[in-house]
Amino acid sequence: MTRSDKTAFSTSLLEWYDRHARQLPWRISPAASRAGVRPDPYRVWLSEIMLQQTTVATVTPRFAAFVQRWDGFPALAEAPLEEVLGEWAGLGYYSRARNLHACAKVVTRLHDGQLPASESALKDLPGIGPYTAAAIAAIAFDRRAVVVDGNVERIMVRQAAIERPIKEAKAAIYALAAEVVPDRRGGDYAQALMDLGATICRPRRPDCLLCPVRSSCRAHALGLEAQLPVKPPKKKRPTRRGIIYVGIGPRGCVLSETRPAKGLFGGMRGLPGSAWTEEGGDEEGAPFEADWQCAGRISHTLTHFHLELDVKWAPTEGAPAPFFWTPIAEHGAFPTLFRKAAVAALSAAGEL
DNA sequence: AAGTCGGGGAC
DNA sequence: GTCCCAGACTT
Repeated sequence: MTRSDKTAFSTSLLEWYDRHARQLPWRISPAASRAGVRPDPYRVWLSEIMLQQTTVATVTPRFAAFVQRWDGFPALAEAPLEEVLGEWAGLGYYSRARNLHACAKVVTRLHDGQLPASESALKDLPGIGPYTAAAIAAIAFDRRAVVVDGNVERIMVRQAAIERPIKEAKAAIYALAAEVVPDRRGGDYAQALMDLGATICRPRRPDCLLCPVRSSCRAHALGLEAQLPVKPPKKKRPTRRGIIYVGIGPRGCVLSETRPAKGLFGGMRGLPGSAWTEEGGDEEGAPFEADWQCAGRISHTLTHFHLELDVKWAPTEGAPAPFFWTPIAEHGAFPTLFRKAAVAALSAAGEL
């Protein structure tokens, strides 16, 4: 990119954003931003954590429910972790919720309830890494920041027609992103990049005809926009198998447990069962001796493996420690995998 | 540098 | 079915 291209990039992008900005619940309009208004840092922070590896469509309703329940750092800091995890259930990557709660406590206790505005102070908070620190500094506090997420990587790779895999070109991508950041309107610029990546410079079928920065785009000039970024070879997921046991009590209550605080589904409500292994066939893990009946099999795909779990159920009288009852009305507190298993068991038992 | 850590929407 | 998303954290 030439020197004039660098200026033109941010100028064109900001002009486009002024006309086409998406309206999102955690955003203020570009007009308000230009008038000096800033969004609520709590909402910016919450949205950024929720949006980590999660789509806007998924986040939008969950964001609304969350801020309705806890409207600021002090309220969230006072909430029991268990309730925060329950509100997060179904969103995945549950360490985000644990770190979210820890972060709210730190902000309330050590920062007087105010989110710090500097990128370095933000990055020291739980759950806030390089991207999120830059994004919050820019969006909530209008700082100049080099915001690099998946969208920005894709945009920069196409602008410069970088033909190496993203993983190998991180430094060059960051350098280019840093070169084109404007000195003003840090928040609008960061969000403009997100909108461009989501609606124009999409992973598949980029809409170059509508792109405000196509004149500086090398990939478009070379007709390579659909081939870039080059994808790394995909590795296949192994399948692990196991058994989930659903004890069914009065009124369709299911026998539940709290999972270990860290690791897969850490701290979340779950259902007892065998270990999940590639061999499978392990009959251990039942919460008690009973004539367990088959309720079918559920499939669930996680990041690193695919699960095939046999669901078994049995009528259950009491809840032996450390187990406890989860009524149907609280199925929303289960991660999706366990909610699937509970539904399968209750269906087989005629409780649904 | 490589693994761990979920789920769903879009195709 | 595949892709990939406003990544962080651990080893």
